[in-house]
Amino acid sequence: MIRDPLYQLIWMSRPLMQAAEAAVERGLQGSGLTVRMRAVLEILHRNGDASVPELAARLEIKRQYVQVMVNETLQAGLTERRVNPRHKSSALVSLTDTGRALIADVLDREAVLVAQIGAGIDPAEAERALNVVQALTEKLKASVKE
Amino acid sequence: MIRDPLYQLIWMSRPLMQAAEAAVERGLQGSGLTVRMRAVLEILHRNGDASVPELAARLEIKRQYVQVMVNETLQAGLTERRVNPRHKSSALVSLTDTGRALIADVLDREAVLVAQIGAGIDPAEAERALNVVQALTEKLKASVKE
DNA sequence: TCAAAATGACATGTATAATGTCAATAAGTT
DNA sequence: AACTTATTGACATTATACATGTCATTTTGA
Repeated sequence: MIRDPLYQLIWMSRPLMQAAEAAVERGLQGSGLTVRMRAVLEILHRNGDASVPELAARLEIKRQYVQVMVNETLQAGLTERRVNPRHKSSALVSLTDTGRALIADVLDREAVLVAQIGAGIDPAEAERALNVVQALTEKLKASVKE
Repeated sequence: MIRDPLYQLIWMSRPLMQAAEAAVERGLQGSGLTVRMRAVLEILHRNGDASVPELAARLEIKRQYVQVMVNETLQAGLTERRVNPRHKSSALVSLTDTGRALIADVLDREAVLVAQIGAGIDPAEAERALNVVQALTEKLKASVKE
């Protein structure tokens, strides 16, 4: 029962997450970024400008907290407000040149780290593991909703 | 880069963990247990009596917080203090009959849930995924320590 | 024997959110 | 155009899950 690989996999998610977050935090050393600022910048970098409620939807956390995160990036000069053609009082948050350069650099260094780590792990195995983990997550979510 | 399965796997750890914790929480409904009390009881159930510092070592969180968790289980009558032959002022925490029955029931129901969820997942695949996740966690930890 | 370590208890601090509320605006509806 | 309803930003409060600091009391081990 305790030997059930699925059970063990479920309980490995916390150590994995903690290790991942520690690694991210370490990669942020000296950048002046916090993990939560990084999260905002990453989404903007990957998906382009977005309003605070849109960011909240992607992050799956409440807009009120995302607002706090975004305000920090605005204050740091890493993002700026732009007119939102879709909603006139809800500005789009957009990376500044500084912000774009910074997040690009952070993500690059993270990619290098992942590549180093991936050296000992077969990409095909990783892909299969990813599929299992995704399926497992879906099923767990579904079990709670029932 | 964003398509790197390893990268995706790393970022799936948070959703997986959240889904898992939501499922655990749901399984605790009506038991009067909190997630943190359950964690204490589970360790005692699997490994037998332990002192607070020993529990803290297993949980990898600070003894001061574990003390709080344990005190809640003591107050709920789910655990009791026993003389510790190894350290005379640090009692062993031990399950009461009530506590033992309760955690056994909770773990049983969790096992049923895992079995249901496992229905759609090949155990061999789960085992391979577990190996990948464990290796990945180790490597991430090592990368932070360097 | 005596210094160093371990323990319980308590107080305070911190990160990551959720929740509640309000006023200003915007959108959709008639 | 008027009116209702929804959205947004801003701010305050609360909650959870820990870490950290400190102290007095044992306990251990040299």
